[in-house]
Amino acid sequence: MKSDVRVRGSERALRRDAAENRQRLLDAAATVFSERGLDVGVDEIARVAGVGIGTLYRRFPTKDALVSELVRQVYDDFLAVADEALSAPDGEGLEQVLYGTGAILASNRGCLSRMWNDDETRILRDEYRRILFELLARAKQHGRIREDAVDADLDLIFWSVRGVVATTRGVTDTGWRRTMAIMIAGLRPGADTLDASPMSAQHVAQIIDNMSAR
Amino acid sequence: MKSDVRVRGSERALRRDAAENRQRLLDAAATVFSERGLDVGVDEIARVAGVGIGTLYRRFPTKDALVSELVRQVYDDFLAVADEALSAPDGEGLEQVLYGTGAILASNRGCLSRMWNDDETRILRDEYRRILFELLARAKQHGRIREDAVDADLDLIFWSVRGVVATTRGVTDTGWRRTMAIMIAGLRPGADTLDASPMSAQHVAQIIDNMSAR
DNA sequence: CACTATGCGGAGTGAACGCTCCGCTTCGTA
DNA sequence: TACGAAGCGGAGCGTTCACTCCGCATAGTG
Repeated sequence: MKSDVRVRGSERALRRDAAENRQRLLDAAATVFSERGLDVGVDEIARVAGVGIGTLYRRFPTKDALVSELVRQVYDDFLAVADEALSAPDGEGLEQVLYGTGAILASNRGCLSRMWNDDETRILRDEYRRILFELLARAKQHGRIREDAVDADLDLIFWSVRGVVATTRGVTDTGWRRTMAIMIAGLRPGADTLDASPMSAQHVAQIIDNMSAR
Repeated sequence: MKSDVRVRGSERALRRDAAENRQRLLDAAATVFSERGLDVGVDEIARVAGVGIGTLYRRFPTKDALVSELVRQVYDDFLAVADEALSAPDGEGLEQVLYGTGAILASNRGCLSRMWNDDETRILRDEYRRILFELLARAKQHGRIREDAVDADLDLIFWSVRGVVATTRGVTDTGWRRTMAIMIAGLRPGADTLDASPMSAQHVAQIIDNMSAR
């Protein structure tokens, strides 16, 4: 019986050693990019994985394709967290998913700057955001979040936390949690309205489209 | 009488044409880096300034030195805003300086990622932060900010806003203001405490030290 | 005006890096 | 075990980019 290790089911099955090497490359890339940023050269990734450069390029046609695969995995994780949060009671799912994705961001520091835009990633991201916005609506219904909060405010939280994670990289993990706590506190129902108008949905869409434009 | 155009007073006076070219280089760098990021090549800066590459390198020994000078100017602006805010009444100076520096960040998008660490910049930055923390204390005294807010939370605001500015670059200016409003709202006196502990001063110091380590 | 220190331009250099190519090796099958 | 398809390593290519070098130009003085 033929082994069934496939690359996302779309291509021919890889030989056993090739499949192993592919995984070692992904692991090495996740580690190295996390620790030292996306600017590390591909030869370093190959070295850490214990394979040649040629092997890397047979499995991933470009460096971008390798990063893209890592980003896709991050969105997979996001989506798992979001699905889980859908069953939280009392509108608490929003906070659950925000802290959950924050933790994922914090442990994937290297992939922060370029959140890819290929078809597959786009689908995952759209689904993740759909759930996020649903959870925001529920949180509002339960009075945990102020009525004048909008979907785009969640994107702001994401970009803010991402900025803090990138800055505090390798020194502390408390930074992003504190940021998250402050921003959630700022979105709690309160007497006075916020001092600034939210981003329009069009602007957000444009920003996300630019996200992997280099 | 000899012209007195000097480079921060420390070196011999430049010839008039050289001083002009130096300023054109700084202006060009500010524009180009703002619009297209720090990855733009030095030859592009020289082209926009209307001078040769050699001229650029006679005035600034490395590309980093050029960026560093821009960053220094940004801190100059920060300090001016902070000084101004010191005379605001009723503990409102903090919000004034936060929105002020946010606006400066937003109009200097290119210098966001690497906030330099040479001696001169360090002095400006320390002075700016000293004032910022003084204004936080006053804001607390006037009951505008919660008692359990700490100095490090202001650094978090800065890094968050910087992340949002970098992400929304060129699309909208409302993003960072909304972020600022949400975070300030989160730091208003409130019933329940924040869900996360603040960063330690040591961690903050370490992060700032790493800031231009590349 | 003449003279020199200062400044200028831009071709060229070296290093870094993404990526290719090809001779050799290994897996998996029959 | 024998064989071919698949995989492997890494030298080397082309490009990009920060930076240098040097022959020519010009400002500013006496």
